[in-house]
Amino acid sequence: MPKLGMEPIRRRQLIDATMKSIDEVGFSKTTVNSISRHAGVSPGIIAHYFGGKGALLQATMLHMLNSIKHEFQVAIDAFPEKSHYDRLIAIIKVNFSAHQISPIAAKTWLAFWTHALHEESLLRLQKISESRLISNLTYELRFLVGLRKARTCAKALAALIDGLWLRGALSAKGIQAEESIHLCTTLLSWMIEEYKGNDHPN
Amino acid sequence: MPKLGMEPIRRRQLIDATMKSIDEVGFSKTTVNSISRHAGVSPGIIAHYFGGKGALLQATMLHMLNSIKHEFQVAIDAFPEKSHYDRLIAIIKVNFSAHQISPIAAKTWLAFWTHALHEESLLRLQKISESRLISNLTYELRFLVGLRKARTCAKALAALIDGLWLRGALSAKGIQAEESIHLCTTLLSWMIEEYKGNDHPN
Amino acid sequence: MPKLGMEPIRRRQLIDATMKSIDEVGFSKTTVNSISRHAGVSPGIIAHYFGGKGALLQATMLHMLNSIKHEFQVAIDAFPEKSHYDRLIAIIKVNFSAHQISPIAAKTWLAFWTHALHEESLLRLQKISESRLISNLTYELRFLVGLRKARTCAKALAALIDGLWLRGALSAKGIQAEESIHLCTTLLSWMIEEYKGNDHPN
Amino acid sequence: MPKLGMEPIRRRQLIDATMKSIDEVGFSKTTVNSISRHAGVSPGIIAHYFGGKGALLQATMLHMLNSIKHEFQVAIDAFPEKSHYDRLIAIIKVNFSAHQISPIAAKTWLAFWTHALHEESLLRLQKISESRLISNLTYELRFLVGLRKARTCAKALAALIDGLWLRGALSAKGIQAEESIHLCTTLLSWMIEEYKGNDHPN
DNA sequence: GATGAATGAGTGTTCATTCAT
DNA sequence: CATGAATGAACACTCATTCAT
Repeated sequence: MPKLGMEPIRRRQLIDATMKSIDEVGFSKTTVNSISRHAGVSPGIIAHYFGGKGALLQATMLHMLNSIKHEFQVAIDAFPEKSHYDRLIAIIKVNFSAHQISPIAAKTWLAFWTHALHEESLLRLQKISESRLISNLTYELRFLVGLRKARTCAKALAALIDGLWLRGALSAKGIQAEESIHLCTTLLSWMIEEYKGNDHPN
Repeated sequence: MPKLGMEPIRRRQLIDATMKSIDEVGFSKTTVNSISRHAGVSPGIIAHYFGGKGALLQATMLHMLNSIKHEFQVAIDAFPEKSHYDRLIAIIKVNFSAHQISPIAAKTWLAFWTHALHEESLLRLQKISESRLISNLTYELRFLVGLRKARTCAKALAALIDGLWLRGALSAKGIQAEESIHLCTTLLSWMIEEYKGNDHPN
Repeated sequence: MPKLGMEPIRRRQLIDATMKSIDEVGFSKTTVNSISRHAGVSPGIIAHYFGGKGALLQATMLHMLNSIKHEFQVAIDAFPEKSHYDRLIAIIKVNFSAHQISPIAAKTWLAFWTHALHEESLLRLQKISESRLISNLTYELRFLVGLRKARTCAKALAALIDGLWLRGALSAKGIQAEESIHLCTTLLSWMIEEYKGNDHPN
Repeated sequence: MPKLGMEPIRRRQLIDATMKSIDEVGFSKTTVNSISRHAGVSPGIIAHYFGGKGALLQATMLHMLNSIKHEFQVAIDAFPEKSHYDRLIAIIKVNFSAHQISPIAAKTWLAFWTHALHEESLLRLQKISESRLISNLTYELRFLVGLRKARTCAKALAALIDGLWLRGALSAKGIQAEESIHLCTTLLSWMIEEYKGNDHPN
């Protein structure tokens, strides 16, 4: 007798196992066996629910992208539409939230970024994530540094975020959330100081 | 007698082929066959000169580290010992020099960073590279922002450099050297403006 | 569900195939491919059930040791505890039983003996087999030639058995069971004649 | 300028190196590299003087056969033609001479015996050696146990010699020359006692 | 729905042989 | 004479995938 509604449970179980395996042994040593062992199921189940290893990896990346997308939405919606500064701080904080700076998330992100360079299917997902941070930052910065400078400032802020994130991911101490947030907010305040009143947002 | 003195030639040839292969098909699809094909030699030659694939990968990373180390040295030595600002600009520019922002270098760096997370031998090399940029920046910044703030500013500047570099590597347009250098120098000038005269360098 | 309980079947199948391959092409030309071909399965199955070629070779040697151990036990138990002479004849006959003198067994034994000299894991198994024949012979001989001479006589008898066995294995005619048994029993009777009544067994 | 008369020197050097390598790492791990390293020459030299690895192995076995053949001749010629008993003792002693029971000789003999089973060229050499011991023993035994029993006694004596030799080669203590010679001479004396005067030698 | 037995292509590595020097 | 660089086939082993149960 088939158990009903197993699909979403199994899919989630396998996605979590994929991240655990990448964290533990790395992307290139992550096999269908290492994943299924982490999930406590048989290797064959991966083909059953995803069709193959490649599709599971894609689904895992998509899951991570949706997670951070949702975190962004919650963070932004916590403030009134016009609290542009508060929203920017919130966006920065999401990038260094407990969920994002965990070693497991950091290693998996880095692995996917690297792999995406040579895998069309992952590259598309990668680009969506890349541009969302920029457009979120740009939108709010328009009201603080003006339309002309917003995009440049967004690029700098996004780069600082990713750079701190990358250096943290590679360091033994991990990502230092508080220090990272402090550096980002300092840069933000300098930008606002420099460019405020330059022009109006539209 | 056989051809003598082939060792340095072949070693360099194989290191170049390794970078080309990583650029072309990615780290995880780079095999001894793909490398030897790029080098135009037989697969067995890798074992002959390096003992194995792992040692060749290590040698390749070491070669890249030494390249950038040498570029740094040349750049810094171009200015008198006390031209701290000029030296900082030089350090920034080296990171976005033609040699470093080529797609081949960018992809190989990223691949090694990711792989280093689960490979002790690469991790050690990684840490050397990581700390050198910080210490170079910190040394010069002491004279411009004071001892107390030098390290924090160095961390921020290094993170911005790496972040711009990472985003560029992942983007289709590649790394935009001029724009990146501009953003870095802007951050640098803000730092100097903010902290100058705070304290003396020692 | 997949076919269950295949493990003991496959293991036995692969052990038999290993002996066949050693018989046919020799130890040094026995590869995972030659073994899997004899077993009618794919090469990968060896890693699946034994972890590697080395473990399969060990398992094969262990299987042969257990076979002869069992044959010894059956042969000895066929006679009352005090029929020392009959038991000695039985031990001799087991060494030249159809199962032991088959070309396949002879070649495999010789291959393992040679290989054991440079392979710790096989050497341990080798020593067990070596000493068992001596101790079996010594025990029974005590009652026929006395305690003092039992061990020396056992050594001579064991050496004669192994020597006949070795010469037979190397000769085109194979091992001549009847002639070999006759020579061994002749030696045994001379020993008894010479040393009987020398001392009591304890 | 070519050095003259290098051929016999190099051939001997490589044969010795082959035995050393078999002693050290075993037959199956003996490669042209391991041999040339022991000889202190380049791997290519093997092809130059022997044509290939196989021919060197054959030459090594032939060298060992000639060595023991020569030892036999010297040992037999030391006694007057009619000293049949002394000559038999001498034959036994040669088999356990310092030169034959060295671990290096023992391991190499065993390796060749095993390998000979699947290599026609070695098998022919093997058979010559095998039958020479038998015919030497048979010839002398005719005068002590009579024509009819000589061959059977020779087979038993040869088997005892080889068996003691084999067990010694495989044991950690090595071959015990004195004990082995004692066991062989005891068997010889029993044979003479039993069969003397049975018939005349021709 | 789920298993795990089985496959076979692909990997890194070893190694006898060849050959230009 | 002698070298050692270079080859490429053969090897043990890994692993994504398939499939009978």
